[in-house]
Amino acid sequence: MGRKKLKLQWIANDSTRRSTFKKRKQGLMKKISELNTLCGVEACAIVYGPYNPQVPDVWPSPSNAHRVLTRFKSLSEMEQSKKMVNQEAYLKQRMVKVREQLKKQQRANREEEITQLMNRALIDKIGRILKDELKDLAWMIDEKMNRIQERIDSLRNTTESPPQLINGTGIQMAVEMEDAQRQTWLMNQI
Amino acid sequence: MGRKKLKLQWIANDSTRRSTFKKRKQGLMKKISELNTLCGVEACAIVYGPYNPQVPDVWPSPSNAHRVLTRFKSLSEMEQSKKMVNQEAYLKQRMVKVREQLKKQQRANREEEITQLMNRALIDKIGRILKDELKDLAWMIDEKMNRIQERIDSLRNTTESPPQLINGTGIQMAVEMEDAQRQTWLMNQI
DNA sequence: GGGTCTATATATAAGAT
DNA sequence: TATCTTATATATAGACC
Repeated sequence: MGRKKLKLQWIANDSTRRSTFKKRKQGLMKKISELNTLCGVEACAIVYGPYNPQVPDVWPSPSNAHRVLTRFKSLSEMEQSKKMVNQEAYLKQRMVKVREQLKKQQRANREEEITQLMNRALIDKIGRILKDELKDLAWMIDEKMNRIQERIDSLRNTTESPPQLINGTGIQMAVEMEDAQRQTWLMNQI
Repeated sequence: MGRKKLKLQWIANDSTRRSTFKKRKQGLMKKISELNTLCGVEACAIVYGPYNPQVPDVWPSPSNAHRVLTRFKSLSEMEQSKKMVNQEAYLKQRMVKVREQLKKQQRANREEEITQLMNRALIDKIGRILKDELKDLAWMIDEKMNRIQERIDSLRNTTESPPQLINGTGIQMAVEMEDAQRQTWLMNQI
């Protein structure tokens, strides 16, 4: 189960074999754990690794495995084992519960985090956008004002009616825009 | 791994549990076989089924397993404890991993959510903010207009007919949006 | 119950970092 | 080398017989 189909034979490459061993051992232990939890069954696995051939990896636990082993040799002490299994199952179930609780908690936290992060990011972004946009607006206003000023100045020297001023400016656009329009415009700005 | 995600807990339904047990035991044995083949490692699994609690299923073979188990037993408890995977530690480790994975997942989700929420909230908020800002702008414009008005007034004292000024401009529109009365007044004044 | 058949969930081989 | 990521191969839950 991987990028390629692996031939079922001894893996010659050392590092590859090590890696595969590690991964598969972990998967195996998980499987045993699951079998134990799902079916309430006693089980153990003993694996002699390539590193230290004298000390095997064992699951579920040394004593547990030892017990299973003993039982394998002399079929007895059924009741005690059953109790132990129940204990284990109980422990695992508790873990599951804790895990679920954690999930819930984190989900709640996440909402909070989202809000906070959003507020911050939002403010930053708005700050920048407004700064730029208002800068432009201010500039435009100044421009318009200057032109108006010029007109006023020229008025001093003549009695003729001044022509219409200032049409289709950015300010006009910004101010005239409907909310929906502005939002669309903002979207492009962002 | 099936049609639905199975919760990691004791399967209450009897037939379902039996079925699952059977399938999983088979899979487990296969896994051990593969580990043995691929990594040239000695390993065995012992599973006490729910049917005959006295006779466990064993792999590779009872005798083979017996050898492995005997070897296991010969080790001192101290040595075993060192390398063995104790159940609690294993579960804790898994918890941590699950937690981390969860975090990762949530981080990814959050980014997505943030993006989506931000796009919407950002636009809304900016819309509102910009609206406020424009209100301020209008005020500033108004101020400037007042100053201009003063000049125009003084100009009117020295000329016959005050010329029309600033008609249909963006600035006017801006002011208009804020206060229609002011516009009328301004028009009249000018 | 015990086999057979998919749609999905998982495990994991290679590759990327 | 260890770890993380991704594309695939496997395992298996639920449905059906």
